[in-house]
Order: sequence, then C-alpha cells, then structure tokens
Amino acid sequence: MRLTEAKAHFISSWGAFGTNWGINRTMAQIHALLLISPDPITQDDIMEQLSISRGNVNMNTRDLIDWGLVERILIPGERKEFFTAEKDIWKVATQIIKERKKRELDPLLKLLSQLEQIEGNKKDTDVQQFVGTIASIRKFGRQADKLLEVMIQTKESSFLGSLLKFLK
Amino acid sequence: MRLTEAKAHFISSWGAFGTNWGINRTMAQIHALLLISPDPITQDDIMEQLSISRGNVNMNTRDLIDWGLVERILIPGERKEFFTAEKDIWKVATQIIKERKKRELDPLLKLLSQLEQIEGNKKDTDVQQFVGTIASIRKFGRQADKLLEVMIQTKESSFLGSLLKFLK
DNA sequence: ATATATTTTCAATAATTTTTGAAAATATAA
DNA sequence: TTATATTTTCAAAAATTATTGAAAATATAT
Repeated sequence: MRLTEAKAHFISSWGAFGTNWGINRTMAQIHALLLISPDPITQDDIMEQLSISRGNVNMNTRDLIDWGLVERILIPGERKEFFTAEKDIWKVATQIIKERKKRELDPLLKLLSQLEQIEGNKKDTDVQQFVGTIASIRKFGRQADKLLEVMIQTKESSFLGSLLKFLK
Repeated sequence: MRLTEAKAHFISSWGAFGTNWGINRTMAQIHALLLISPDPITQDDIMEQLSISRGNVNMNTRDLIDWGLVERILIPGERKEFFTAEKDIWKVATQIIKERKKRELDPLLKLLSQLEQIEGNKKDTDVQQFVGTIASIRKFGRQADKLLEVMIQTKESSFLGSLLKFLK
C-alpha cells in the first residue's frame, strides 16, 4: 500500500468508525483528514480532498470546533481561514469523554435520580422493583462518571499505561 | 411522578441515550422496557406497550439477543415466546463492551497495523508524519483494548468501585 | 392428516438525517 | 466608498435508516 492509498483508507475507516458512535460520517472523515494533515488546511482543501460541498464542510468543521477537537487558525497575510486538529490522541480522547459526559451521562444521571423519587407506596412490589432497578443503574452510572472524571483530570497521556500495569 | 409516568420517562430517555451510541431508538426502548419488567414478556406485550409493529419488535429483539442482552424464554404450557433482559447492569455493560470491542475496536486496530506497513521511503517526511500519527493512535487503541479486556474478564460488579478507591 | 397460533421475512413506505448549492452575510482590499 | 473574496445560512433534494404490514414459514394442537 502506498501513502495516498493508506490515507484514503484511514479517512474512510475513521468515518465508518465514527458512525458507530453517533458521529456523522463526514464529520469523522474531516477529523481524520485533519489528523493526518501536518499543516493547517482550508475549507477548499477539505472540499476537494473529500469531494463534499462548502456548506457541508462549514457545518461539520463548526461542530468539530464545538467538540474542541479542531481549531480555526488565522495566518497573517492569508485571506482564507485554516483548520487544524489536536494531534495528541490522549487529549482527543479526554476531550471527547468530557463532552459526552456533559451532554449525555450527566443528564441521564439527573433523570435517574428523579425517577427514584416517585410517589407511591414504597411497600408496593412494583414500585420496589422499579426503584431497585433504577438505583442499580444509577449507582453504576455514578461510578462510571467518577472514573471518567479522573481520566479527564489526568493530564499525562501515560495514564492508561500506568493503570494497566497496576491491574495486571 | 407516579410509577407509570416514571416508566415511560425511563423508556423514552434510555431510547434517546441509545441513539447517541449507534443503537437505534426502538432497540434501546425495548431494552429499557425489558429492564423494568420483572417477569418475561411477549412480542405482543412489547408491541402494545411501545406502540410498534410486530416486525419491528421481532427484528429488534433479535438484535438484542445477538448483543447478548436479551434472552428468549420458553415457558412450559405457553405457546408464545417470552423475552427477558439481563438485570445486572455490570453484566450488561461488560457484554456491550465485549461486543463493541469485537465489532469495532478490533477491526480498527487491524487496519491501523496495516497502515503502518506502507511502502515508500521511510525517510520521506510525509511518510514519517503519517506513520507517526497512525502509530500513536494505534498505541492508544491497544492500551484501551487491554483495559477493556481486563474489564470484560472481571466478574465482580464491584470492579469500578475498587478501581476508584485506588485512583483517589 | 388439517387447522390454528405464532414467528419471521422483506418489499414498500415513512421518517430521519445528511448534503447540496445558491443567496445572504461578513470580511478584506483597492 | 465599491469591488472582490470568503464564510455562513438554510430551504430543498438526496441519501440513509427505521418501520410497517401482509405473506410465507414454522410450530403446535386436534
């Protein structure tokens, strides 16, 4: 396999991977392209390399910026804007964890705690069953939440490696 | 909030949560319904409670069974099949991790190792950059893979709790 | 065997999500 | 200022994904 082919493979595969995680294909492909582009590139570069429209590039780069994965760069003397992606994969991962925790896990935990407060006879078997199930999900969720919190706080990209050494 | 309302909230919210994770809404809702149903229920029960068609129930329960999250139960004397979900949330989580690792992470790691083997002058800066980026992603992926492997092997649902105690 | 109940399949339809592209807005240059 | 370059928006179109429902297949009972 040659470089050009390998790059195409990576972009396509990162895109497919993203769709399994609720991220649209194009957004993941743009991210992949930026990951393997050493220097910042423009909207037109992205349009050309991925064969997609300007509007599409614009919307998805904005989303990537909202996710904190991509940065807009202004180069003095250049009219066009340039884009570049965070290359440290640990930072990428912690940024994604941080955002998803905020957008998904936190609201879910909030809901679960409300569901535990239902009215009704606490001695009623149905109520007990339901509250018990919700409580066990919530307990698990809270632990996961704390673990993710630790990961987010951890600045060292060697965190996973050290953790593994401990666990084995 | 009363029990019926709380159940509806949980089902709807678990469904919405699922869509962020590449799982379709209905599949997640059926899973939610089964999670809060103490006893096994039939296709017709699911159809009625979620207001969806028979075909839809059939396809999604099959997927849930493929994921190892739901079991088909045959009750002696009953013509209809019954369904029930694993209630231990740790088992649910490890089962999901196991399947996603197999379906997504393993193939990605395989691809990345191929991409590192590209032909071309190893002294070429472009090639070096690309291989370097791929290598760092792969290294991270391998560590995540090992961590997930440890979690899958762990039978105790207290794993997360113990890990947290260590980390703090 | 036939009749009846139940499950499965899958083409057609519906719903949702993504993409386009051209107009509007904004920014920079002359 | 006007002209030109660039970015953004968003309604319409396209693509994708999910759902239906009825026919076919399967299973059970008589």
